[in-house]
Amino acid sequence: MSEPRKLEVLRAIVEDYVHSREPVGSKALVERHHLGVSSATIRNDMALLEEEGLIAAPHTSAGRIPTDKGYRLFVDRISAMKPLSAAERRAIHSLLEGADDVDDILERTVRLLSQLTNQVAVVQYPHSTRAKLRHIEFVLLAPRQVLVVLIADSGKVEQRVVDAGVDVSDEDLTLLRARFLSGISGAPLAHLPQLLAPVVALCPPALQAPAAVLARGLDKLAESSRDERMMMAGTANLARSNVDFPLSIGPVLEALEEQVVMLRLLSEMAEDPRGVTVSIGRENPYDGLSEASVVATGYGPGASAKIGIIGPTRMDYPSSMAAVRAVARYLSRILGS
Amino acid sequence: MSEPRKLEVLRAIVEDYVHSREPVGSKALVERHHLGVSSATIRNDMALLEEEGLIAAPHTSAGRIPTDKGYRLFVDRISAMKPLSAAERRAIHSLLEGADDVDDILERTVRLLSQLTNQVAVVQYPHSTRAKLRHIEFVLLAPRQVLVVLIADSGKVEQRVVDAGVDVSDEDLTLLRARFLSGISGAPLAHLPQLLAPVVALCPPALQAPAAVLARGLDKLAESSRDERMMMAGTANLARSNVDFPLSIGPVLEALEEQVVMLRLLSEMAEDPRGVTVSIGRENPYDGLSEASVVATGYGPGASAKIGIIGPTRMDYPSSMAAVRAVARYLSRILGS
DNA sequence: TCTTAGCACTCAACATGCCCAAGTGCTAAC
DNA sequence: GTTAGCACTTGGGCATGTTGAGTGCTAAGA
Repeated sequence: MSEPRKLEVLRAIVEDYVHSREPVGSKALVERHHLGVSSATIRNDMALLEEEGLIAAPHTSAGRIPTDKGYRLFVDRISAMKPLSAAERRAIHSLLEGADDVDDILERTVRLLSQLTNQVAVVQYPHSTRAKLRHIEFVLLAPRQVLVVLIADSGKVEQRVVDAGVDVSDEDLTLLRARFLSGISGAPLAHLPQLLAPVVALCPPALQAPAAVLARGLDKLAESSRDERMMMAGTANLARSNVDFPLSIGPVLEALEEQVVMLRLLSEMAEDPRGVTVSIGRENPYDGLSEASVVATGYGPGASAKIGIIGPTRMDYPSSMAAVRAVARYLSRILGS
Repeated sequence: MSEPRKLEVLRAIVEDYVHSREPVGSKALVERHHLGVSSATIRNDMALLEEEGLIAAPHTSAGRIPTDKGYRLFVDRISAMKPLSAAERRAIHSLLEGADDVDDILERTVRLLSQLTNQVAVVQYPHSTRAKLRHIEFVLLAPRQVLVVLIADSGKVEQRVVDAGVDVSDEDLTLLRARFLSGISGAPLAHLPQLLAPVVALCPPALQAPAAVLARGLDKLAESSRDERMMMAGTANLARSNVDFPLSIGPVLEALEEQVVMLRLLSEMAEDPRGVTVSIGRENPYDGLSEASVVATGYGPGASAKIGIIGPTRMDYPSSMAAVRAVARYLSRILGS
C-alpha cells in the first residue's frame, strides 16, 4: 500500500464524514473521490488504517469513522487551512466599525467568530501580568468605608470597597494616598505585595491601622487584576450539534461555565508553529470535553492571550482553523492600535 | 361536578406530570391520590378541564398533560410555596461566608440558586439610576490618550480611554478635573448630559477641544453605568431537561445569550402581590422561550433589580418559587448591609 | 343531578418476522 | 500490488400483529 494514497483515503474519510455525519464505506469513497483504484483496494487500505487506530467501525457492516487519532493526523499532516470567503473577510473587517472599549471589542469578536464557525467561541481577556501601577485613588464613601481604586498602565481599572476599621477623614486619605503613591507608583503590579509593607511602616502611628487595611485592599486588587477572565458566545450552536455529542451537551456546558477550567485549558494549549493549536477529543485534559475539540491561538502582544472555538470532534477543522487565525490576527491589529 | 374537586384533579395532574414526565390518565390518578371517587368520574372532570383548555391530550388514547393555562391556574390558585428544607436554608446562609464585592456576591447567588432549583438562574445587577456622581479622575496614559474614570456613590466605577485629539499635559488635566468636579460633583448621573455643556463652555479657550472630548467620555460612562447587566449560571441544567423542550434547547440558549432580551424580560415582569412572579410558556414575550417558564422576583432597595430562574414549563413551581423568594430575601439582606 | 359500572373503540408502543442494501473480509487470479 | 468475485454480517426499513392504557358514551343507581 502506498503511503500517500493511505493519507489520501484518510482525508477522504474525514471530509466525507464531517460532511455527512455518516460512516463512510469503501464504495461510496471511490465514487465521490477519483482515487484511481477500486473499492477492494480501498478496503485493504482501510483495514490498515483501522489497524493503526486512525479509523474505526461502529459495527461490523458499517462504514468507518475517524478516531481522535485520525483527526489528529488529518490536522497535522493532511489538511490545509481553507481560505476564508470574501464575505467572511468583509464580516471580519466590518467588526472594526464602532469599536469601543476592550469589552466591546471582545464581545463583538466572539460573536463574529461563533457565527463564522457555527461553534462556541471563547476569548480570554488580554494579559496584564506585566502591567505597572499608574495611579491609585482612595475615596471616602462613609465614615469608615473607603473605595480603593487601582489603575494600571494597561488601562485596566479595579476597585473595591474596604472597611477602614476606624473613622478616617478626607485629609487622612489624601495623606495616605500621597505616601502610597510615592512608594509604589510605576511599580509592576506583581511586586505590590513586597512594596506595600515598608510604605505602611512609614505612615504616622495614628494611621497605621487604616493604612494596613488600605494596603491589603490594594494587594487584593492587584491580585484580581492579575487573575483572568474570559468571554464567550454561541452556546446555542451546541444545541444544533446535539447529535454529535453521544451523551449530551451537558458536560460541555458545564465546562464552559467553569471559567477556571476554560482558562487553564486555553493557556495550557501549547503554541503550534503553524499558528493555530488544536486539541482533539480525549486529548483534552478535562473529562467533560472528551467528545469535543478546541481550536485556539494566541493574540495580542506576544500572543499571550488566547482566542478559540469549541465544538464536536466532528468539525470542519480547516475552516475553523482559518477563521480562528484570521480573527485573532485582526483582533491583534485592532488592539495594537 | 364540584368546583373544588376539579381543582384538586388539576393539581393532581400537574403534580404527577411534573414528577413523571408522562401524560397522566384517570386510572393512575385515582390510584395515586385518594380522591374518593372512581376513575369514571375523574374522566368526566377531565373532559371538563380539557374543554376549558386547562389540560390537553397528546393523542387520543393517552393521558392528559397540563397546558400553559393549566399551569397558570395551578400557580395562581392551587399551589402553595413549598418550604425549603433545612439543608437548603443552610446552603443559603453559608453563602454569606467570604462575601466580597458585588460581582462576587451575585456570582455565588446565581450558582446557589441554579443548584437549588436545577434550573438556569439569572440575576440582574442592582440598579443605580438614582446614583450620584462622587468623583471623577482623568489620567494621562499617552500624550493624547486620557483614561476617564467615573465613580458613583453607589460604589460603582466606570472607566474608558478617550483620545483627546490634541496633546494635553498633566497640568491641563488637573485643571479640567477641578472645573468638571465643581460643576457636576454630587449630581445625579441622569443629569450629567445637561450639566456638562455649561462646564465645557466655561473652560479656557485653549482647552475647549479636549474638554469637549472628556465631557463626551463622561457622558458615555454615565450612560453605561445606567445600562444594565446580568449574570447567569446553570445552563448545563438545560441539557438535562432536554426532553422537555420539544424542539431543542437552542432557542433558550439564544435567548439567554441575548442579555438585552433577558433584561427586558425580567424588568417587564410585573410585580406579583405574593412576591414572586411567574411567566409561563407562551406568556413570555420572547418566542424562543415559548416552551419555558420564568420565575422571578425583585430584590434590593425597592425590589428594583430582578433575580429568577428559567426552566421548562414542566417544572416544580412551588419549590422554584420558594427558592427564588428565599434567595432574593437573603440577597437583599446581604446587600443592604 | 351527580356518580359509577360497563363496554366498545382508539392508538402509541412494542414485538416479530422478513428483506434489502451497504459494507466487510477473504481468496484467487491478474 | 491490484482487482473481481463471493460469502457473510448486520442495521434499518417495512408490513403485520398484539397489547394495554386510556378515552367517550350510555344506562343504571343514589
